[in-house]
Amino acid sequence: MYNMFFVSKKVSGLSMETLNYYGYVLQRFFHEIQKDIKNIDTNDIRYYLAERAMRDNISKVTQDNELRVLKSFFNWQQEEGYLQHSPARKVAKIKQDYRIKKPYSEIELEKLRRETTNKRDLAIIDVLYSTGCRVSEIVKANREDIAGDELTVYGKGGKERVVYLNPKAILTLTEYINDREDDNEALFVHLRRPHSRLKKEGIESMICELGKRAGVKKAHPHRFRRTVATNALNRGMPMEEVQQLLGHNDIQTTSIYAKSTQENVKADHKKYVV
DNA sequence: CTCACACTTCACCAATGGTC
DNA sequence: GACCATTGGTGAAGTGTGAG
Repeated sequence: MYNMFFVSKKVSGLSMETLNYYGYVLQRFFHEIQKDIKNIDTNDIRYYLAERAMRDNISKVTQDNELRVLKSFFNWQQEEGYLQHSPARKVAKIKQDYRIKKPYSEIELEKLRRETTNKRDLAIIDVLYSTGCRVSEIVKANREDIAGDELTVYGKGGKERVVYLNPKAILTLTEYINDREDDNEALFVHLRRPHSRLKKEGIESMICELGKRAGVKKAHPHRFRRTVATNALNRGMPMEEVQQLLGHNDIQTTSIYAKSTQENVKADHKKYVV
């Protein structure tokens, strides 16, 4: 029955990584509950999540993620007729706290830039900051995707879009590329031979390391994206354009950044004005 | 040979993105 | 806007490369 669930989910198009996560969550749940599937009730699920939150100190986001997996599993059992009722159906979604995530300040950005030790890392920072791309998009990018101040990137689902480089990014990127001696088509490659394509984890650890050295807390690539969005909205760029720039399918996603911009104004007002 | 470095992989957790 | 899929982030351990 377990296997049928995974097979069925696989057929419905879930990726292997998602299924691995499902497997991990379910295994943990059943190991702890020690009950037959038919005897599990709604309170078992509630209790399990509460227990895990207290003992393992997992966040609400994680609790909700695990609840979703359990729902997916038990609701499937019901739909297939293995269970009369899905015990997970009635468990309410776990409400999240809203957190303000800060963009980089100008000073933090400059500190990061100054800590770089080679042309590649500087170019990566400038490209991230001028385009607001996802790391995965930068990783997939090739040299030939650059045309003047335009960079064509491939977002989720292979969707293509054009992002724009500012003069600083064009300069540092050109310097980096002219300096290279390999013939890899990738836009960014390893510093050492055989100079293969840099992966997302490589960029992440590099940014993280720069953050430590520069004394910039919580430095990671995605924060550049947030910074671009927040700055653009703060400076009055229409939300539709910001949406296009970041490659969001749904403007709802963009409006989240707008909301956080408002929250930042409020927080800063408290801090500096009152 | 060995050691530091620069990633890569793994396992897990957190967050974003998409759809009905 | 509830609900669900997928991507992103992170710390620790692992690995290949090249300098000394």
